[in-house]
Amino acid sequence: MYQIQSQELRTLTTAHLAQTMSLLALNIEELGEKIHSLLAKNPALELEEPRRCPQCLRPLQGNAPCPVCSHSTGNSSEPVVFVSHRWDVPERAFTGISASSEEAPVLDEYVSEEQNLALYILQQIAPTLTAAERPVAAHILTSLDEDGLLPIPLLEIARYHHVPPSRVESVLHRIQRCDPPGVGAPTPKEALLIQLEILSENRDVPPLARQAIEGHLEHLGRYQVHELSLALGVTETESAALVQFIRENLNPYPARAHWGDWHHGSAAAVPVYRRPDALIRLASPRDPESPLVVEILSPLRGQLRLNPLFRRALAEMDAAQRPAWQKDLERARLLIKSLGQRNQALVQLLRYLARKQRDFILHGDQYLTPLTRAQVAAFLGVHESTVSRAVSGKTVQLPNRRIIPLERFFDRSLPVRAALRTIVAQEEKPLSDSQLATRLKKLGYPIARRTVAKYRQMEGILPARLRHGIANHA
DNA sequence: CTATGGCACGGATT
DNA sequence: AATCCGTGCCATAG
Repeated sequence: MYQIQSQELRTLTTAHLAQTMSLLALNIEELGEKIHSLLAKNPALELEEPRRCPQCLRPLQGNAPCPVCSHSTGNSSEPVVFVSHRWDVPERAFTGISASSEEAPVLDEYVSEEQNLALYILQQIAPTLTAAERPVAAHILTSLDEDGLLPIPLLEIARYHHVPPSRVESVLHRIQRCDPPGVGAPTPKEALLIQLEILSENRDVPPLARQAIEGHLEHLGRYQVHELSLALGVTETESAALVQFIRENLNPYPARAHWGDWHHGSAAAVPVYRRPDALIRLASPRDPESPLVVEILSPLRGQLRLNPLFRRALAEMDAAQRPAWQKDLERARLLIKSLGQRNQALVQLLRYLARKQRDFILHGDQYLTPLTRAQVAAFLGVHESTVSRAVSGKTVQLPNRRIIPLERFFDRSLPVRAALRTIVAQEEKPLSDSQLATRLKKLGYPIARRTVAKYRQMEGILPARLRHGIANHA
């Protein structure tokens, strides 16, 4: 199967190859920007946006009325919005993997999952909605991304429906109060603040929590207890309690179960909160023996394609202007093909990782087997730099809904750090770094005392002397 | 005197 | 060639 790829690569022109490589290096957000700028510049490109019924949120075909609810959508003034982040090139984007069988995943599965969030919320607020508010709510709900955040500005929605922003705001406010709390917030920060507010109605929250979220989110995301204590002017113990409170009770991605795990101590230049570039999930979520499925996410809503009008116009064009248009068409073709190529490369990489690191993906950090990019490159028969580009700056969501950077798959220290965590979690009284080092050595992880200290910091574990009953402190 | 964090070096990885 | 990572040495805090 790896010959397939190199065969395809050989048929590429150098221009193709160059563009594919540059696209490969981009993560989902950068790719989105890039495509949108090209879309604006090149009339031969077109983005076809699928639509959804504003009443029941199900996908629609063309202008046909909604097949599910009897509600007719024939009236074209009815607002219909849709979000899909999956690639519309099934055989490229979806790939079943397993030790035993290779099973084709159900294409609608992911979409319906997303739809469920919208429906779930709709059920909660439906009773409070007036007829006029319903389309607004539908617009908001269908625009939520996989994180449960609302990436489009409130004003845009208001303008679209010709209603005052305050009306939209009122609907949005109700949505944000639904479960999962904070859903519909524009940013992770906002989501945290909303959750904090909701929480504060029922119980006491640390007074500094708000300030910490507003001003020092990056420290929270990275477990930087020390830095946070300096920034807020409190002791490290208080700071640690604060971080713990926030991480246990609040969630920057309302629709996801957990914080993204970003706390590698070396100040990574990667943004802390992002939607993933890819998903790895079980083909059947209930069955832990089922194959893993990898899915590359698209930054676009809908499908990128050549504009049919443009092609028709080109055919009827007089010879003088023709070359320029032809060029646009060629560029558009190239882009689409290169995008497919980028997907292909990512799929190859993720398939390999999913198979090689199945235990890590399903059962946690301590099962990561050491792996280098060079090994992957050798096995896949591509250049090392290709693997590097594919890995850098990208994230995956695992079946447990955690979002991790792809670099994590190549982190040698991860199993050791997992072991460190369990030791500390089970310790009777705080162990010093050197004591920890000897314990780890017994477990087969011979690392130096100094290194224990580094890992400890990465894991957000306080030094021994500060490690007393902070668990109840809140 | 012990525990820990800072700095910097060398080898591996990208 | 540039970067990352583990480690040793040393200063400092408790």
